[in-house]
Amino acid sequence: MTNKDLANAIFPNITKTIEDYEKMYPERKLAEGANVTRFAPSPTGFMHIGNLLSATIDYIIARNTNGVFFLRNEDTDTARTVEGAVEAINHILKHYHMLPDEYQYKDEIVGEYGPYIQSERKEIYHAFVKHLIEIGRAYPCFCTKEELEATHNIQEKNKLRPGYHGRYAKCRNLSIDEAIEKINAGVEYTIRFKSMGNFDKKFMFDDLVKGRIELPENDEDFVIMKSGDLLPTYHFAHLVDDHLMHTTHVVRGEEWLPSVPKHIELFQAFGFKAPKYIQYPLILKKEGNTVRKISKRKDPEFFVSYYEEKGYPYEAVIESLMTIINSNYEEWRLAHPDASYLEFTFSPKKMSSSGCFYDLDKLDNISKNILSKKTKDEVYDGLLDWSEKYDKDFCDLIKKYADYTKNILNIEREQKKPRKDYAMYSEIKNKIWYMFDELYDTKEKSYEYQSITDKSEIKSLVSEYLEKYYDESDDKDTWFNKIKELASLHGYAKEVKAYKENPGDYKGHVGDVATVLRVAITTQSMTPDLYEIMRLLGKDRMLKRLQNL
RNA sequence: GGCCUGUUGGUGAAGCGGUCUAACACAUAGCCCUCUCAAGGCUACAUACAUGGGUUCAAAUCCCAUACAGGUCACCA
Repeated sequence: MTNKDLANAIFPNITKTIEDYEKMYPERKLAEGANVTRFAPSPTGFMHIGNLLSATIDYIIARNTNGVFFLRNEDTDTARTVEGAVEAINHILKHYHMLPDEYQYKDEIVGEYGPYIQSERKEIYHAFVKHLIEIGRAYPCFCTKEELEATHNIQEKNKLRPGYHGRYAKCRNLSIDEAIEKINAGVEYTIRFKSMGNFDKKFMFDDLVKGRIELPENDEDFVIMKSGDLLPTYHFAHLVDDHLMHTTHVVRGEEWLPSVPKHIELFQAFGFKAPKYIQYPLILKKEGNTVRKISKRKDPEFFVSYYEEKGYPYEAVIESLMTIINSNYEEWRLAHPDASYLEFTFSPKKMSSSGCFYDLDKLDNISKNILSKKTKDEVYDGLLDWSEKYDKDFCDLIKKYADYTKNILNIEREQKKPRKDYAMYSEIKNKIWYMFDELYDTKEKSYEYQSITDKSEIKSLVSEYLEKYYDESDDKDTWFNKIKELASLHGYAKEVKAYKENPGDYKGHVGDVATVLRVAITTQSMTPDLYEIMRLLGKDRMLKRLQNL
């Protein structure tokens, strides 16, 4: 009996060889320097900020080099698959404008290197496993979970390095006859890789972020194919898929660094060239005085969906990630304020090698800047999209008054230094609600008058202003001069300076009067430009609001 | 415990042997501007190079230890 017999006993129906697959998936015809990246999440949970970081790096590398960015669904963990995860991933890539060049969604396959769903690649993996068995680099393992656990405990007790290696790799020494016998008898088994490495020997590995690292060789006979569903483990799927799909750069978190020796040995066993690895540092979170990995249970900002719910424009989230991704990004942005982030050239060397905290304050700042640069139409559209999903009533309202809403959003926008008063769409309603009668009339109001509190004074100021002074056709200077005039007649200083110089001569200053008008009309003591607000509301609506004071 | 990675102010970080009494951005504070706010301008702030040894004429930068933090050691990815 030979290894070939063993391979045939395990995979009697696998007829294609790895050479056949090599032919089916030939080298990509890409220009020199074009990189192939992939975003390969597993649908075992919802996308988190680290996933998005990863996808952004993948995407920018591909776009920078006119390469290929593809999406691969790593669904080999059938037990932990979460319903809706695949849809969520698709939605997020779309939301962030990172559409893959190759992907598979249900029956639709785009790209020549599919299937792009691992559970549909079983036959391919099996051909590769079969090959490994034939050349004597893989074998079936019949150990039960209990047996493995027992060895593990013994190793731990004796302070030995745990794992299935060396003399603890029991099934490694099983004869082919014995193995075939067990298989024919229907005993469950996994397939393990037969390692030739020596843990005490080191080799050099180049990570594009961390640089040259010395790692011990792998000596684990790790599982490459699981029992039961016969799907490959991550390590093996990575080998087969990234080889056949011709991935040039694997972008993944640094938690993968310790398994690099496994991957390298696997690639060597097949004589394949390993891809380049970009293993980025983790996003951490500070809690009191301790630092920990950002967590799905404790940190709402962990999930990518958080940012969409809050209504951050997608560019802002990416922008904030880019500042983490490359240290020279902010400098570049300063020089290219209006360029797309894709015009920036990503360099793994410019990536920090230490874990970082994701700064939500910074995100707010970035987002304010981005929103302030948008046109009223863009902001309106963004607000519409957001409210459609998260505030239907408000959505209907701004749809009903589309042009009016745009004008509100345009207050102090078309100027050199536009207003920056919101970072996310969810904040807007709270800042402009009083501009809509539907909200104004129904809301329980409190008027935040400031320095002038005398009710009759307030009343006479406001009604006199609206009846005698306000004219919709006034320009801004005329408008303000009239308020000064009104103030002066009532004993208030026309200029704040004059008041400050001789406070005893006046009851207050023009600012106090303006505040009275502002509060009477909007209930708020702090608003954007009052002139614009009055123009948008119009005299009639202001008078109506007055009557209800 | 083994292996690996990291450690510059509250945060992201620049720095790659002399130009570091350490840039820039965010946050914070104050002042100016101003009818309020949001901005904008100016200024300040933080006792910032984990610690200890080397190497060197010279170290945040190179080397070695220590400490601390994180990752990893599954038929999970």
